[in-house]
Amino acid sequence: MAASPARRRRWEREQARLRTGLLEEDTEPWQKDPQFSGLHRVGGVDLSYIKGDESRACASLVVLSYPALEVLYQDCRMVPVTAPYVAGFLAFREVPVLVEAVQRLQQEEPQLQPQVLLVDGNGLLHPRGFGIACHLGVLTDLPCIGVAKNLLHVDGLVRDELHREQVRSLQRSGETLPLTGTSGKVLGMVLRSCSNSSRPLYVSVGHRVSLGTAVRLVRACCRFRVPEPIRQADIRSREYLRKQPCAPVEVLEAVPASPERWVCGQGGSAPGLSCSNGIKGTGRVTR
DNA sequence: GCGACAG
DNA sequence: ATCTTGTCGC
Repeated sequence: MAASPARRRRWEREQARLRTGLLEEDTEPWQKDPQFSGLHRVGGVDLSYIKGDESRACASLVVLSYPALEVLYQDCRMVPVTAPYVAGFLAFREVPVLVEAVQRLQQEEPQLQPQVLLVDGNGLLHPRGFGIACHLGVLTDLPCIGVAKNLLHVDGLVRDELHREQVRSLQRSGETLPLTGTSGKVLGMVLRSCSNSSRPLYVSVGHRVSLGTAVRLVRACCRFRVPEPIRQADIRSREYLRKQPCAPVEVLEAVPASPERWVCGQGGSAPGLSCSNGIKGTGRVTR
């Protein structure tokens, strides 16, 4: 894709502002949101892929402390990939191995269970209102938040010039913009997560978290543009691939999938997190 | 009709 | 997601 003159100008302007020190690290107490006083562990997941390899990937699950954002747990391993990537069907490609990772954590270090999970991709901001963050949330019964770095075109939302202009209007970190589809529903929020990057994040409800809480929590986890849990998971999986590109796929120990795991609503929401999302399809599942 | 469209 | 070089700045 050829860089448009306009985009290049914006980039140069951003660089210039960086050089002159107009954009500085956030100094605001982004981790001190009183709403999250009961929050101690935030999880993040990510998969890294190898260029010409459609059958393997490196999956990682990390758990960070809050508000210190230090890595308490990490699980990084080669996993088999069965489905291709198709926009709108990401969950079918990544969720299976992520569920197994969460189950391993629950088995081996239950005390490190995250109170909320940040997922690469969308939740409600999805053609069928059920993106990977919803999918993973329901299967693990963990509160999940969808964090995408690009806009998925859905319900009339497109990354056209108008959208780019709206994104440009987000000047300071923490500023948001609702993503309202043609249907009139607010499907997510555009979030400028840090002052150093003009590229936003697309936050949406995954499971058992309200949109407002999701946005504040994501921002509370941002040292850089990508929230630390996802960033740490990303760093670990690509570093693993860099060092051991030929690592064999691990034989996955079949954790018995007891139906109880799929029955949600037995635990409350994470301490300090409001859990009302009022969204059909991602609420509690009662068999 | 064709193409855009999370990772 | 991945492929890539240098460049600028703290």
